[in-house]
Amino acid sequence: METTSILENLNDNQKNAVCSESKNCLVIAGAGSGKTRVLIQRIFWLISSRKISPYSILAVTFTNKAASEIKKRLQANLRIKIENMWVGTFHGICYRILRKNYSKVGLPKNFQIIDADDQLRLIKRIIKESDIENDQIQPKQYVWYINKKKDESTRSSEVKPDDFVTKQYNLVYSLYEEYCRKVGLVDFGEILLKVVELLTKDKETFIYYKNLFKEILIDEFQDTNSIQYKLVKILSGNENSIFAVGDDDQSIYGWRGAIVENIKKLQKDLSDIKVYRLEQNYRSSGNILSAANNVILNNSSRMGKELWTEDSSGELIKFFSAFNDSEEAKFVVEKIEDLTKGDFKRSEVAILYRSNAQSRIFEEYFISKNIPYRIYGGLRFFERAEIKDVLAYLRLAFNTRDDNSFERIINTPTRGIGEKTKSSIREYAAKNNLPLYYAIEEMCEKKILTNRIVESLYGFMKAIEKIKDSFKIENLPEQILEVIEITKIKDMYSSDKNEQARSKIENIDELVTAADFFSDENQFDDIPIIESFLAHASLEAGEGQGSEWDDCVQLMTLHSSKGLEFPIVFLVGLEEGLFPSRLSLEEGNLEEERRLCYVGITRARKLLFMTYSQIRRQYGTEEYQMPSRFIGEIPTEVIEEIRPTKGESFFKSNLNDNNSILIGSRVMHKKFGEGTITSSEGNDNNARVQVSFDKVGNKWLILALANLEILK
DNA sequence: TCTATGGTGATTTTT
DNA sequence: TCACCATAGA
Repeated sequence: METTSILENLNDNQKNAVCSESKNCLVIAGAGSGKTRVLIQRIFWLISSRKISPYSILAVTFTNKAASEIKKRLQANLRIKIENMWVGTFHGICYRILRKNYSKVGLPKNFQIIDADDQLRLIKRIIKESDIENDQIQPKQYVWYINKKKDESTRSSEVKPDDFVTKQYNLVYSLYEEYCRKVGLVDFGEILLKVVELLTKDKETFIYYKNLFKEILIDEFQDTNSIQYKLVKILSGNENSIFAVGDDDQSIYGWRGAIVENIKKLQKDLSDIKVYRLEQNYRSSGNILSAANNVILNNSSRMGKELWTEDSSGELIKFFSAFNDSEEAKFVVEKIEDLTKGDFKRSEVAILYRSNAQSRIFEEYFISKNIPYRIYGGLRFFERAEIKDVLAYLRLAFNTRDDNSFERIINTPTRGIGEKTKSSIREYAAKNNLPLYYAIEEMCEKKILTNRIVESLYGFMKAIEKIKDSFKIENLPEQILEVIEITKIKDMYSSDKNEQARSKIENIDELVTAADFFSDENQFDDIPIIESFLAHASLEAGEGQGSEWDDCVQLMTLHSSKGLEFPIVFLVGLEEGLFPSRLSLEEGNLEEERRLCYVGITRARKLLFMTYSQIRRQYGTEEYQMPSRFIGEIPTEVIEEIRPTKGESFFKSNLNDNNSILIGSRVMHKKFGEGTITSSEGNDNNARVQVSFDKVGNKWLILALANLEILK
């Protein structure tokens, strides 16, 4: 590839970053400024101009989607085997390293990855079996504790608990650790932690990887947590180059351990690092950018950056104040109906909300109007119970010590093994220090169980043995088909005639197709394909739902909208307590909520609608909602109110007798503190006042949104 | 083993 | 309100 073609269509700042001669680079890239493009072009540039081997480049992303996007674009331009390049998620890359080095970190060859759901089940079992009774701590909290510790690369043995509760948490952590080690299970956090330990303890391995990865590129750097940062630092070995791309204003996963400060830390930790800023936006029109810029301006901890565009200012942002949530949904759906009758496809429209519960009411209206829609989120393919059941059979056959899988399927489909039998198996297993599967083998031989149960257990064991035989089948889809037959899992649902059961059967059939797809792209030649398929199932849970290709209106949370863009965006439920969410406010996370708002606004290309509902039904009761402070942070010049056909204007109805507001009045604002009104302009829905605040100086505020308190 | 009942609690979720 | 759980009874 020619250097000139690499630089084609890049602006000066993008070019400078792509061809930077600096050893380390940090690219602060605003929303829609072409950051992924820069990362990919950088890879091309490294290969063509700097003659770096493609296999010496490590490119890390957070999602499988981003990783496959990069791979796809690389494949289109490079005539090499992309599968052998090191492009993937943190977890995917680390899994690949572990596959090669499992024995060095004490893992068995057939170690298995467990997902979040497996992890929770396992914790629940451990709590039950070890008689740790504590109603105050829920299983999920233990999971949270363990994952947090692993993200900080701390083992249970390294924690010195000084209070009872921490002691309890850490006890469960140590039991969990012990169990996973014994059985050969790794959770998501463990995959990274094991690699960090491997690289810090085994010098030879460290040197191997340090010499391998000459160039390390990381996407979405603002989302790295402590262990991921550590990993990058270790792999760089203070020798290799780091090229990090990120946007501090789009850090929305702080609650999950992501540390925005890692961006600043990187600048401090690396001596030779050059910072590039990408501020030209190629996505949204001027008014939308103005709204985004002004909202994010209210955050104090920022690296500073202002988006601009060569595009025109475009349409004003449409604001609609609904009487209640049902009117809000009706407005949005009818508007979409109008827009899609015109120039827009349904798939070009997205509804973004803060919490999943908000989707319901929109669904109702879409259904009644017969408009196809698609909700993102929810269970993904490999997370579905029926799929996990089939996989649990495979896992158990693969590793008969896997009690977690055993528990999952011992009575699925039902074979008369109830809670009582299960607990006697557990008891026997514990007493003889055996995995559950070996326990039932012994128990059947020793005739401790009733004939009926022995018979049923034999049936189960026979199925597992048959699955073991099926491993000889070389063709993966055929093998999966065979396993589905053996388990008789479809019979469970075939008697049921309802929609749910039918879709479960469809999903199980779909698993064969998934296996078929997978056999084409398997990257590990040294292990049985079935094994890498199981890893794939855990690491890459698959897309949410089918029918992706249909022309549907897109519904999703603000979080899942990150990285996407739509010509038309509806940002709904702009209410205090909902967005920004009450819980976040209580935890002092207003700035992250504001970044979420920034993410939401910058998803829109041409048209942005924002809605607010005065009354919202929540938890069964109707509640009066205050408009979100974020609305007030958008300059009035770029907003246009859409008024319902009937009823009063939002701005007017909220202007409670403003006669009392006169120039010279002393007022109190939640954020800016006390001040004096110095002038006013406009009226009704546009009334604005200028306030001279004692601490922050002059500000223009929309009267209706500012919530000013008049002081006597 | 299945189903009915009551109590509880309620964001966001890349892997 | 509604989904999720644990427990009780059929």
